[in-house]
Amino acid sequence: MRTFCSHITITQTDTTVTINGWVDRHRDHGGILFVDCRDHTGIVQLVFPPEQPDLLQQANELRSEFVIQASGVVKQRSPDTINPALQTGDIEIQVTDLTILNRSNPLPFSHHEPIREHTKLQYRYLHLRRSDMQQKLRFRAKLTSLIRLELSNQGFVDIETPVLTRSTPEGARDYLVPSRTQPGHFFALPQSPQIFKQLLMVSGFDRYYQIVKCFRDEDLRADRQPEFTQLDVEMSFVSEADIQDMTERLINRLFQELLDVTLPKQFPRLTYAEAMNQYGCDKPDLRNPLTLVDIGHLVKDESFEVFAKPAKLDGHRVVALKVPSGGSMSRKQIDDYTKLVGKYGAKGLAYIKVTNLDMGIDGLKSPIIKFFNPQTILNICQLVQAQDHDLVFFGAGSNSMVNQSMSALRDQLGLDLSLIDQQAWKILWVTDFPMFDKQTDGQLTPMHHPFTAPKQVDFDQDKQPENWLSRAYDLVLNGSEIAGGSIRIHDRSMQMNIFDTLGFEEEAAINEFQHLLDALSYGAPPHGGIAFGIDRLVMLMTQSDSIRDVIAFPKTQSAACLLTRAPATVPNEQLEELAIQSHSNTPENQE
RNA sequence: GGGGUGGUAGUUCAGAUUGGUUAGAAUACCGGCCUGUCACGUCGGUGGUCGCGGGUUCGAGCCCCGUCCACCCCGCCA
Repeated sequence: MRTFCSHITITQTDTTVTINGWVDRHRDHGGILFVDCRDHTGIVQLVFPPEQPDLLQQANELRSEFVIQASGVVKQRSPDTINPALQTGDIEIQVTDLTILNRSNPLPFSHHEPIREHTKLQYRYLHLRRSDMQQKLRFRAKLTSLIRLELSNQGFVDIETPVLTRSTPEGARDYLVPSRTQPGHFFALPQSPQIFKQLLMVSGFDRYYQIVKCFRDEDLRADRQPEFTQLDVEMSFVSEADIQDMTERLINRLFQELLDVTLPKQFPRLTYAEAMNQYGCDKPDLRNPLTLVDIGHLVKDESFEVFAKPAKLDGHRVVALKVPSGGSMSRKQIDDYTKLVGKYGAKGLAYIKVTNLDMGIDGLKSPIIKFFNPQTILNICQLVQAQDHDLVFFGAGSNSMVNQSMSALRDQLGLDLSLIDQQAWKILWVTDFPMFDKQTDGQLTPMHHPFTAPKQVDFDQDKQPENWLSRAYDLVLNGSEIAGGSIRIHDRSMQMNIFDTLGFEEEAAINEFQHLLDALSYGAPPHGGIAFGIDRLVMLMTQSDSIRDVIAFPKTQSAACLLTRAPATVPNEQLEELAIQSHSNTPENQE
């Protein structure tokens, strides 16, 4: 009967146990030999005493990562040899039988040292042997089990949707799969099962869920992989509140049972407009106390055009960002922050250092004060409630530039000044997103996706679709978007109307989305849903720095797998069978 | 497509400010010694295409150009 290493306790003293595992470390004292045996539960110390020379000689062959089975008697350790750092530190196993199940070459890296990312990924199966990686993937499994338990208890039906499906024109770049049976035709891997789950609502599966891989061929980030896992949920006969309710119950249970963390029963809500106004960002990290404060109304009549001009222009804003105790910031630090906002197009970074408010304008230091009426500066200080030794940064320009640069600045300040409580969990809903984004060429694109229902729009009256709001909502945890969804359009003519607003030709829209449009005309119920980024959620819950750490076999930033060396070239016959010709003339392709 | 950081022993790193003898450390590995360690100790040893290619120079790990890989970011990601 197998026992797990760290499950052996002092109550088993003098009983015989058998363990399987890997040699973690071995300590050879000549006459006596200690071996730390490791399995996924932990470590237990094996002792090979000098009284059994044959066994000792056999044990002398043991090296790190050899796979062994050992039987022996559990012994209580004498008080002076107890190791309090080890869960099993009060006992050890006096070995009577040892089997070397497999030998191991020395590992390319030690389990007890940091490893470069490249090496980790190349020998991923060895890296996953580490206890921190074991814990993360086991945590992930617990999380998905709990999700299935909770959702099936709530009457949700788990339904699989196709992986080989149709490419749609909107959204991210598709991964394509050539069809052999229909040369020149291609499947796409799903960016999400969006349309399928809506079709399932039409079918009458009024509560659907699926834990499903999604694929997007876009550039990677620390929190973005080309294939990632969503918890996809859709419900019929619901409004926003029902989806949010279900989400709050689920997330609360996950945090309570997996982390023993109690989140608010209802999550705070911010509208998109409020979030952008206060944080410059639609996924603010609320652990960071800094906020943006509009000061346009105070500076619009000043002669300082850098502020006055955007203060008067539509689509522009002027904001202040107060940094408590920031007055001690060095010239170099401020230069670095200026570079940071420069990445987003800011021409500079104006600031005021507050040294002594009692002295009025003379108690302030700033390169820009001289351009202002002194009372305006004092009004700004009052508005942001600046105190002695504070620093106030300013951003002025187009909404998008100010929001992007100042929210990046806010994040960086949060890190640099340790304003963020790393133990805290701050979750919120962001609601009332605009329906559309207006691109530089004036073209509208859906902010969420083109099936999102608008919020109370009178199509005949309101001819400014860029101002329309949608029934979309995002769930934001510690500054990361961990879920997003919407109430969908269930009316065919409304859907056609939105396609039209997006500039789709009627014929093209009918062609691309025929299956959805048809379905909407056969008694589609009102419905809506949400999709959770499982990788991101697990990343946050396990305090990991990268999504790669919670994915067993992740890709590199250039979307390659260092373990399998995918993607790779294929023989020409394989291409011919698929009616594919490669334009790439790299030497590897010639082989 | 763009900006940044890194690549030196199996591994993790130093050496790069000032170009100069045989490129170091720790750890791992191999061998010896050691009966209570738990990052065991100790003595000795093996181990290098300094990512790759080119250039400057009497001489390049170090300077210059190009390139590849990994990571972080911008663009991109409905």
